[in-house]
Amino acid sequence: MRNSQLKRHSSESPGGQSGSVQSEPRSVREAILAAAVELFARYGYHAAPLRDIARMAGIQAASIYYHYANKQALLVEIMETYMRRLNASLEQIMREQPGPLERLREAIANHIRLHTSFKNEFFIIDTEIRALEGANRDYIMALRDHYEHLIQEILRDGMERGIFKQSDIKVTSYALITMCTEVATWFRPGGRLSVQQVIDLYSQLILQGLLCQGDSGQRPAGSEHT
Amino acid sequence: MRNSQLKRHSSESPGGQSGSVQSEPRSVREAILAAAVELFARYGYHAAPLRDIARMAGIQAASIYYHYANKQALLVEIMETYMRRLNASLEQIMREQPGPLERLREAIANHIRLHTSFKNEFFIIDTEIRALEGANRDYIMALRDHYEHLIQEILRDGMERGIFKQSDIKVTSYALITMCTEVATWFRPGGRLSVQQVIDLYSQLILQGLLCQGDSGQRPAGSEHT
DNA sequence: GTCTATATGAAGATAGAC
DNA sequence: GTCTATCTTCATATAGAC
Repeated sequence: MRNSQLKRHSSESPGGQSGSVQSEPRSVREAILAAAVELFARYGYHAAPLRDIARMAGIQAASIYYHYANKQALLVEIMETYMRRLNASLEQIMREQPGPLERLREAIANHIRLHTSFKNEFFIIDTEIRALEGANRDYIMALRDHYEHLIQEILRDGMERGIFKQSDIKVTSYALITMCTEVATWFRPGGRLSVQQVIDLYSQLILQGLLCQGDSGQRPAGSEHT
Repeated sequence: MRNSQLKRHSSESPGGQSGSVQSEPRSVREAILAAAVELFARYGYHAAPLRDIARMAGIQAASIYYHYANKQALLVEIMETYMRRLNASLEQIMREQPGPLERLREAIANHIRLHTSFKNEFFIIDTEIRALEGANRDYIMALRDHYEHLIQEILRDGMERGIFKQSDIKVTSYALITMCTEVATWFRPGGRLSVQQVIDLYSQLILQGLLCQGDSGQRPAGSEHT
């Protein structure tokens, strides 16, 4: 029902088996996709020429068409693969965690972990939805909607049980997803902060907010973490 | 020192005088810019042909070059105009409000107000930085950095005075700016929520967080605002 | 499977008449 | 100021040899 633009190899597990972590691409097909990820993220879909993708993969532009039907198919495969992965991981959290608070904590951590591990891929998902043509767009947006609905389910559940403050569920989910997604824009692996530190900072901000309320037990100076 | 790509009319106030609010564009120059805003936002900079911008403005493509040096100049003018407006409004808040809490409240409200009033313009600023060439990019990013620094100044001040929780200032500013910026992506004027409702929801989320802590004075059901 | 060669179209931009 | 006509470049994509 899907993958109408895939030509061959529909069972070759594009980055799926996950035996290795970040090593060299094995097949030419994977090399093409890796190059596409790199250049779509750097210049944008429309500004990234197929010739450059081919050169980066070590082949001629025409050879890409043996592996993929067209340029659009590259974009769709990138988005599909990683949106599915994101959804699958959240579904697992929903299965394993019963309580809204644990679910939300895990969801935030999971979201940030994936968006930092696959920075470029999720950056593309975040910025190139407009570049999808026709049914591709509907399909990817349905995957995104599914993710949003799961997050909204967590929020609704938490509000009904009195664990989260009453708020607008849709708007809260947008705010939350957005701020966690944009980590893919500014995060630099090996930079000042570790992934876990970012997760902790975001969890704190989302759950407890910025305001020192009542307790005032917050030493005002000298305890910054660097 | 700037506007090297503007051809003529450097004093014609591109949407600046603000006598009218959202009326018909007066000059051809403004009609071109309005069309560019529309199409850059809808299809992206690279995917929006100059010919279509011209048609929407009621002229031929070649005529654009009488008013603007090239396509890139359209993008730069859009981004420059509205980033300056955003910065100016925040600077005014800094001048008028002394306390960090009032400043942050006003900053959030101001950010959301501008990002909903000029949805397309700020959506372009948010998504087309990559399309800027050479020095244009440095220039616009400097404007954006200035805005971030002002927000960070508010946060630092508030943390030092014990009004805000201790947290990482940069990360907090990114999270905060990002979530407010993305309102431009999903907000629909005349939709379910008013601008003011969105401002209230975001302020609450940012300042107080999602968690019902201690007090538990939050009736769990039947009090949703629609 | 990958190549060279090329078809085909569309883009941004310019020239020069009016 | 705006037009028509056109230049030039570069894109995606295809054909067919190896």
